[in-house]
Amino acid sequence: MVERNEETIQATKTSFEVVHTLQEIGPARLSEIAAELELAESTTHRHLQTLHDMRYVSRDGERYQLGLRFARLGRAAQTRDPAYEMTQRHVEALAEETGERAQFVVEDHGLGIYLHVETGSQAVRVGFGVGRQIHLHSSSAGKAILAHYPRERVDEILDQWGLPAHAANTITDREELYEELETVRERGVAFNREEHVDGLNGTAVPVKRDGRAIGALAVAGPSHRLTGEWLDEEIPDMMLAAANELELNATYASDAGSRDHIVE
Amino acid sequence: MVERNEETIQATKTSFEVVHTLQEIGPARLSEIAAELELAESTTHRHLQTLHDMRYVSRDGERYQLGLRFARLGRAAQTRDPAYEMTQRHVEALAEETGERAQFVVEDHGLGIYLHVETGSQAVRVGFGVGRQIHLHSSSAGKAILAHYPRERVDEILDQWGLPAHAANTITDREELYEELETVRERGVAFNREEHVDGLNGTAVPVKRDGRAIGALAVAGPSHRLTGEWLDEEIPDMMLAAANELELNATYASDAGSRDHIVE
DNA sequence: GTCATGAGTTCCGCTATGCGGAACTGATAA
DNA sequence: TTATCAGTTCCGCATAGCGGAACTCATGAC
Repeated sequence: MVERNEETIQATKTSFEVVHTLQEIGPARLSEIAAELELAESTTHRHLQTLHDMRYVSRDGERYQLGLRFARLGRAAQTRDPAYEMTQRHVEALAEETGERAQFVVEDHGLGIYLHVETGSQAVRVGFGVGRQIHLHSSSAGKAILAHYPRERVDEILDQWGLPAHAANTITDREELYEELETVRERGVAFNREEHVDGLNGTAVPVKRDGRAIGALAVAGPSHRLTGEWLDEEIPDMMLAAANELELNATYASDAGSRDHIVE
Repeated sequence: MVERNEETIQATKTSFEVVHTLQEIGPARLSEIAAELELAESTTHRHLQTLHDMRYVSRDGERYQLGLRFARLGRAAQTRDPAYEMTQRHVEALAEETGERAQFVVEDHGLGIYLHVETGSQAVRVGFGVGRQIHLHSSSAGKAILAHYPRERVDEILDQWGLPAHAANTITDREELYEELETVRERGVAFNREEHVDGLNGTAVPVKRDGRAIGALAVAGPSHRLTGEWLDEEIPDMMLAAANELELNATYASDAGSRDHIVE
């Protein structure tokens, strides 16, 4: 019984599952993690020890938790494309101008990831929601991105993640989605009318580079407030202006950054 | 030759080294990564494939890069303690009031990690520096933290990382550092006069909880500008006020956060 | 067209490595 | 003292991960 399964490393998977468990349940004891993952305690111990050695996990007496090395790694991922950083000020401006929640969303592995989130008036929870993942078919940003992807890539993504219903108006039919994407492509703007969360509307425009969507700017808010001309025209115009400016700045300058005494 | 070495998992280490390489050199081809780590290409391929399967690595045609899942993980690490989040607005306020760079630094594995960084006037590079690591002995924040750690823990840290010189005034002698920490403890404020980078001064105060330092608020800037009463009295007073307020807010409320349709 | 090059992927045999269970340790409490 | 329980170390076994070689699949030279 040799049966070479897919070429993949079990130990690595397990280690990342340990990390993921810590992300989910926060500081935890070895026994909790072992139970959660249904692993032998000796095995769990070995994984935690390895991760601890590498400073990806810290321990506070009897509890293990995520190491702050991940903060660095997270920033590196978030700035892996210089264009990602340039969107920040536009997101801030949009939040300011609209008073609603403004976002910059990017596609990775077929999901939408919030890279910048800014809430307009109530400036609470700064950075809240960053890194969060959503399905592309049920959000304005996702549709703005998909509309500018080749059909085959769209199919791949839908095959991988399906079209689960999140709210009353979620599009769950492939054909219907194709039509919607066609509309989005023509208009250059995507809308979300309670498709992701009941009571929440949104609108988004793609940010393109070399004709390919690298992400989307979006604004979201309660459906009673985001409606009419405000939703249909005014907010899209602001976003289009921002997207346009971003696209003109094709000078994606990459700077080395000052490196003083960084410890690795 | 059995020789059980330290209980640690090689495959996990290698996988994280691959991740670390991607963090360092950015988008890279398989062959580059294999060369960098002196691994067989087949081995490198297996690691990358595993990481890709788990969405911790993405590939853009012929190049691999960090997956945006790390953005989420990074945020989780950065907010692993509710107190960390509460410092953000104080850092912003300090940057605003002083016009200099304000920071909140935490200790992890014996190093200082910047969790919040805000630059005063020139609001460029938002979030730049977050996650960066520094030695504790040569920064004001580090000294503020060490001053409130038990002696044995300080020794552990110094054993682990030593006291490397970074600038002309870096304290490289243990005894001298102990004395300095004593002074810091008495005064409640730490200073850095070109000990970390030539031409750069700084000052910091600890943020304590249950008598233990959980981090430090710091302000840094060019030594010609950060000097005299401004450095010695005025900035420390602002920071002490902020730290005091933080410590009074012992109501470290933990909220569950709204969880809508999060994809894992 | 052939041949060459080179990056990436798959195959394959070997054994080092990661696995779980059991034994051990050390702290806390009855 | 014994009991309990979390965490750590030990240990033998088989499997899972390793590197080298073979194979693909582009791309390009001639």
